[in-house]
Amino acid sequence: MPRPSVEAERREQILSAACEVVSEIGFKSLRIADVAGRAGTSSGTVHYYFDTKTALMRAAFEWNFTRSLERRRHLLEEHQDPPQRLRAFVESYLPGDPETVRAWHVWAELWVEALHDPDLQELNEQVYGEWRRLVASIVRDGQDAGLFRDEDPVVVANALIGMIDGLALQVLLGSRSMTLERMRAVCEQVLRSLTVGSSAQPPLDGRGAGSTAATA
Amino acid sequence: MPRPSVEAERREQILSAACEVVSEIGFKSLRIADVAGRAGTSSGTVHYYFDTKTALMRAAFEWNFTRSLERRRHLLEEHQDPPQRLRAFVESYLPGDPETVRAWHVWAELWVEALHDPDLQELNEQVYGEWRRLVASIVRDGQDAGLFRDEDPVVVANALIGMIDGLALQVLLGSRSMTLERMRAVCEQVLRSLTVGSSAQPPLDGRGAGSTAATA
DNA sequence: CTCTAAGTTGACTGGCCAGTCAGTCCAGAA
DNA sequence: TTCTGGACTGACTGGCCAGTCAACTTAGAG
Repeated sequence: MPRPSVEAERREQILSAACEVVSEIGFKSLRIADVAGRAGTSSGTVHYYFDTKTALMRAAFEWNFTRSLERRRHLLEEHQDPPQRLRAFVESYLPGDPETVRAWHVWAELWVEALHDPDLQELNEQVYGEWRRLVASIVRDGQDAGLFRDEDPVVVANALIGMIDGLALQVLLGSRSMTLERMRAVCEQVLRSLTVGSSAQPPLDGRGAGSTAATA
Repeated sequence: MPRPSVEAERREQILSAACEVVSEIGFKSLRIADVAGRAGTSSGTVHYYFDTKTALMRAAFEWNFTRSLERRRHLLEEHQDPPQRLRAFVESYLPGDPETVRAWHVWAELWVEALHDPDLQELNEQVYGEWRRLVASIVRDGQDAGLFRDEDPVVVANALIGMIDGLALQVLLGSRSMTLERMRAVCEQVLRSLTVGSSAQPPLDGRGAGSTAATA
């Protein structure tokens, strides 16, 4: 056998490049040649590893997801305390640093592609399920430890994740009404309201410090 | 002067067709000929009214929005009571009937297009701002009437709208974890927790409604 | 009736790009 | 050293489609 296989490495290069390009110009405008250029290779090579553009994109979406999970694995070790753990996860999803922004862009493109593609819907289902299960289990742990209010964890997870998705989208769109800072404030407010006996914002008194931030 | 102008009518036909096609196959796959066919006219006519595909899409996005507003205007008259009004609005945004689903599809396409198009970002900003202002004012009215808990209305509006966007997306994607019914349930849970003295969940005790609102 | 111009048509073109392919390169096996 | 086959290249092609355009239709003005 000839050269040692460079397949894994090359695939990774290409997928990474594909995500960058998608994030920058969108799936619609993406040309194979762009990806090749970004990956420092030729369009022929891209086709050597991925039969069709569709296959490439599907792989890129998957790669984007596993990558996101990996980048967050350490959070589970760093934070044992459920409230801290949840907060750390939510914080890590705020579209702040370039890498997270890029991942969100790719994610958004996946959503819209998936609206007309059952395969991608399945991918979304897996990913979303995983994320939802994680959040729900953290909530459950927190409740068992008496640290979170006793709402239905699945409802809480759904509501929280939905909110993050919706807010992130607006932040990514450069909304003046929903900036990164404001998103963070809203998330913190919500997280605070989840915890038992959190000081800042007695549920009944209205305009606490928490809300203000978001307001701004 | 020749024939009476049919411009307004024809434009409307085309925009409506464009929204239908976008909803069905997505912006990326949309061909001018598809729109023309759907509108019962020719591709030449589409170009007669809209110089470029981009111009057509921008107009379609705008049309989709004003249309959504119009379809909801009656809700303001039908419901004076803030909690009812808010509930009616939220209910009307659930992706249930085909028309609402179509509007959501178009909206999702706009989002992703806008990620790479400042003009569309501006459009999103206007629309999102309008919707956010409406929700916040309903919340404020409800608080003045002593019917809603005294959270910052802007935070509540942002959290609620973000949540609706994120959940709707999952419903549109045909998620098994997030069906229309489950979305409705989550929304109702959140709305309930917003109101003062709603039975279900006493505010200060762990399972309080107050916090839930935001929580969810 | 004639003239005018808005409105409409669909064949056509020019550019773009996914995917193909014939050929090159090269690491290691024999 | 030769041979093998995986890896890689980039010119090329075939199909697609936005946008153009020359020709036509029609409704009202004069």
